[in-house]
Amino acid sequence: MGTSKVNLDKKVKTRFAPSPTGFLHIGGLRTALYAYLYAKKHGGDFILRIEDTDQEREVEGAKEVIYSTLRECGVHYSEGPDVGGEFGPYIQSERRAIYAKYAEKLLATGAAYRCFCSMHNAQCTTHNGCESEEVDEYIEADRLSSVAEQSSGRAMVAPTVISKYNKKCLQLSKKQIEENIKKNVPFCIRQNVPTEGFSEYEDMVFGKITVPNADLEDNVLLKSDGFPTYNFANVVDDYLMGINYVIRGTEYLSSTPKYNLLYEAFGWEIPKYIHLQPIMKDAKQKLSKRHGAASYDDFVKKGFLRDAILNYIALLGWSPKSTEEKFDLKQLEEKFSLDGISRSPSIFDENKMRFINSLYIKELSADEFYSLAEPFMKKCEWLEGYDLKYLATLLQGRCDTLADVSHLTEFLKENEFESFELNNFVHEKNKTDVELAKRILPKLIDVIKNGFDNLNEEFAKFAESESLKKGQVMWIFRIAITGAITTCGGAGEMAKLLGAKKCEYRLKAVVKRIS
RNA sequence: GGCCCUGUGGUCAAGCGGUCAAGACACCGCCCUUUCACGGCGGUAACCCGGGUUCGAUUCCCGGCAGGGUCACCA
Repeated sequence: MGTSKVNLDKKVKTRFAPSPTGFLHIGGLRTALYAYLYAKKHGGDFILRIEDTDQEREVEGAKEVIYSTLRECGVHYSEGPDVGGEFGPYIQSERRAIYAKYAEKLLATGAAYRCFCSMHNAQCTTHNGCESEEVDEYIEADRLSSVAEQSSGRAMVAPTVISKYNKKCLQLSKKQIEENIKKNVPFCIRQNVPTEGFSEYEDMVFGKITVPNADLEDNVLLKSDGFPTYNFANVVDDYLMGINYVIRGTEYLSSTPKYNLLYEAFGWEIPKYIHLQPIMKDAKQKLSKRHGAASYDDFVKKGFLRDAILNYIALLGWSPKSTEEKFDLKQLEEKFSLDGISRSPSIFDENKMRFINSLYIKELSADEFYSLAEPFMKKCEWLEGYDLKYLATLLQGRCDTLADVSHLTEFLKENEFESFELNNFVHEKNKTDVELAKRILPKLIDVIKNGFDNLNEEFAKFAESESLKKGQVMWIFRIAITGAITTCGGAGEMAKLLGAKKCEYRLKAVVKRIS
């Protein structure tokens, strides 16, 4: 939809700013990818910043996962915590002094103010200025909605009370403020937002967004522990780091006017915005770890290839507006364009990703496939003793994911063979049945004694002598040595895979079983 | 509930006032075939509903409905 054009005066600079709360979600990776692609497309820069201002949510090792995943995916950032850059540090917890300094500026102009209200008590009894007789309804309401959110786990119960901080501490006199500070009353710093009128801005994918100021709250900018909130840190950092195109999730679509107010208060140029709808599990729920695979690593573990994952998620919520759909990173860098971005959430379709993945698997060299598939084959204990390298050549064209090597070879389990259905010999179109098996199997034992090298011809000859079609012989034979209707290769391939000894043994076992 | 956003087949999605409404996945059928798969060919399947505007609406406007987001000292 983008009515705004790319500002060619300035080099495009985008960022990915995740909080290190666990593994890299596929949706986060997509956001990073789009931000990267947009920068590349316009010859700009893409950087990484870690937003770890919530000490409690931090998960150890999460930062490293972000670095390594981005690196592995080829989504390279020119500035970031682990690569440095002239606007660092790139980890917000290391930038606290910076936020404090900018908060002071806001305090000085009245764009922000100190709030001494307790965050836990309904009544503000710890200090003067807030000890009015009326209960602080804001806190009451806030707690109500918090509780609802936690207990329901899912869709939050609709708040019945309008909860919004009432700007009480804005009324404090200079003297009261000084006294509170002297008494060491903890305080946070809140943004002072207008209560009337409308704020609007132009999003490059959604177009004009208009929000009534009355719906905007005086959000906390600096917490009482000195850490900034997202609302503040994001603005300060984006400005300081020169970000002029902000690409992020739609959860910020309606709070963006507040950030713009901050930019204005500082006299900074407001960046362009590109908001992205989330990736869904179904129409009602976002894709999340709760429902199974949701992170990049999860999908790698499930046997998806990096390029396929990237290719698929690039297409989830973005269209090249053509019928092509197989793109590598380089091609995406060229094709990516904002007008292909969807304005509605898209549901993750593992089927489609499997298909894309199969495309990438097929174009691997045999060696590449083998080295990728080997770990998955090693996990299947029933494959022990088989020539995995040979097996891999049979499997490559039949796998959607690397993990498919498991169910595609399950027929090789010994106990599967021992109890297979004799009815498997029946193939109506081929006109084969158990009787035929009974008739030719004993002779087949002799045929294979000549070796497997030209099994095909041997069987052809045999078929002729029995006035049968080659297909009939092959079917009977393959069933007899594998027991399975579905195998990962034809009769000759299966014979080679199993080896002479096993074939003979199995053939004899079957003959014994049906005679 | 308030506010913001969105609404084309089961899914991803083209479309941007006049189309027999692309394409892909999945599904079904046929062909090929030494099974399965691959490949080839074909098929089923969609414009949320109701009002406008217009000679004409999937495309524009309004309302309804549905879905998403948001309403934290989380990001």
